[in-house]
Amino acid sequence: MGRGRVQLKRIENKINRQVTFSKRRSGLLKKAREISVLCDADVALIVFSTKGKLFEYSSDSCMERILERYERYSYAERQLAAHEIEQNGSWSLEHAKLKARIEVLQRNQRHYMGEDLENLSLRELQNLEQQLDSALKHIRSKRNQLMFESISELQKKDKALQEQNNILAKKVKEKDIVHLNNCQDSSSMLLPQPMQPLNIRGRYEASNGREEEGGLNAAQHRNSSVLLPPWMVRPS
Amino acid sequence: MGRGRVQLKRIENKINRQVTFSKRRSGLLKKAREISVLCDADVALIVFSTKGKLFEYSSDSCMERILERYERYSYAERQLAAHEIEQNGSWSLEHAKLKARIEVLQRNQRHYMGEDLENLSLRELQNLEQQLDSALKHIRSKRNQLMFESISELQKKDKALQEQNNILAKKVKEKDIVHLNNCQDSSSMLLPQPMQPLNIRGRYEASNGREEEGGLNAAQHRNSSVLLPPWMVRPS
DNA sequence: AACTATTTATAAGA
DNA sequence: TTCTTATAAATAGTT
Repeated sequence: MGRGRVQLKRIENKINRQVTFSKRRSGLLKKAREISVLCDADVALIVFSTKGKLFEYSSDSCMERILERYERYSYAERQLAAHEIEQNGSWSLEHAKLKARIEVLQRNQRHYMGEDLENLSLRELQNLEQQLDSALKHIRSKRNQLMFESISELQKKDKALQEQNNILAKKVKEKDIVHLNNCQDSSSMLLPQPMQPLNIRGRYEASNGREEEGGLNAAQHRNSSVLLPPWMVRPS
Repeated sequence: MGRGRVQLKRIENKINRQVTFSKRRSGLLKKAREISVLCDADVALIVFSTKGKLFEYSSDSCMERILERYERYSYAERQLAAHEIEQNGSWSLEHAKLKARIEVLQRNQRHYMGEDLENLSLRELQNLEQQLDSALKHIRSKRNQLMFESISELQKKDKALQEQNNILAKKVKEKDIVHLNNCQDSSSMLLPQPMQPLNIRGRYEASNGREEEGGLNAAQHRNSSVLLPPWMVRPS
């Protein structure tokens, strides 16, 4: 805009440069003011001349307010970033800890399953054996307890059913006598229905075929509803 | 500059205002750039749109304060922050997974140690028992293997020592005869030193007192260096 | 986003 | 610096 094209490069003529600076500076300030007013924008413009003289414009009454706005922004940003980095740090630390923990637990688990024993010392093997032996005792005791309770409940149920049966049988007999007195035919007399066994506590499921040590075998099963088998000791 | 005069007042039409903002903003930035290049000035320009979006221009390093603050608000910063937040998200997810994993492993471990059995079903107890029983078999087999190897090495050593002893004894006897021929005194004759037993493979440590099932008891220990005890079977 | 009539900015000259 | 003026550039309104 003017009487010739301008190349976008530093004006070497000092006078020219200074004049141009003066003109353009005012133009720039004017435009800054215009956009801020027309478009409701917040503008901060700072210009230093070559010699270091300051010119500035800020849409809001003072430059400080805009700068503070930025300061808030940037401070918050920095705080946020720092906090996140810190958090990441501690997280990655805890992360590593958790992973290490999982490693140990998995190793232990393999040992408890009798795997990965190659690198254990004799002492460690003995400790592991002792641990598992003790655990097995607890587990068998617990299983016996469950079975005992199951059997106990079955016996109770059985007893109740037998009593009921007796009562019913008695009643039928009485009715029968009455019936006999009323008609000649006794073949239609009612008998009590067989009763379904209870699945006690919902836990006693079919065995998976491993009963040689603490479980009930078939023979034991057959009379378990009447008497406790000799191996069955109530856990303390 | 355009098809009509502009009054220096806020443009009420929202669309117009936004379009004008866009146009003038680029013009302003261009002019800021131009003056900084042509006139060798340091310029910092900051523009906030009505909505709070930031646009900025700065010629190089001067006016550090504004530049630094704005650089923090740069697009790269925001991208970085967003990325970090995203990462935190996925981390916390994985974190939760790890924790859940640890929970499961710990529960399993307690079960393997015969603890916390209250909520297991009979079926679960049976599976656990089977698992531990099988593990115990492996462990005992491994322990026997280690002991067998230990004993075997001891026997080998023992044999070697006995042979050496025999040889030495023979030599002493020969020397003794020569010596007898040379002088009358034979009480200073040299005997071989007793040899230290080897701690084979560095693993066979003192037992901790639990040896009733697969371990070596004291009596077994006493003759284990000569014969394999009857319970010791080489694992397949 | 492109066009264009117009206004505005400004380079050169005084 | 400021004013003038020719002309380049910016842009408001339009498509």
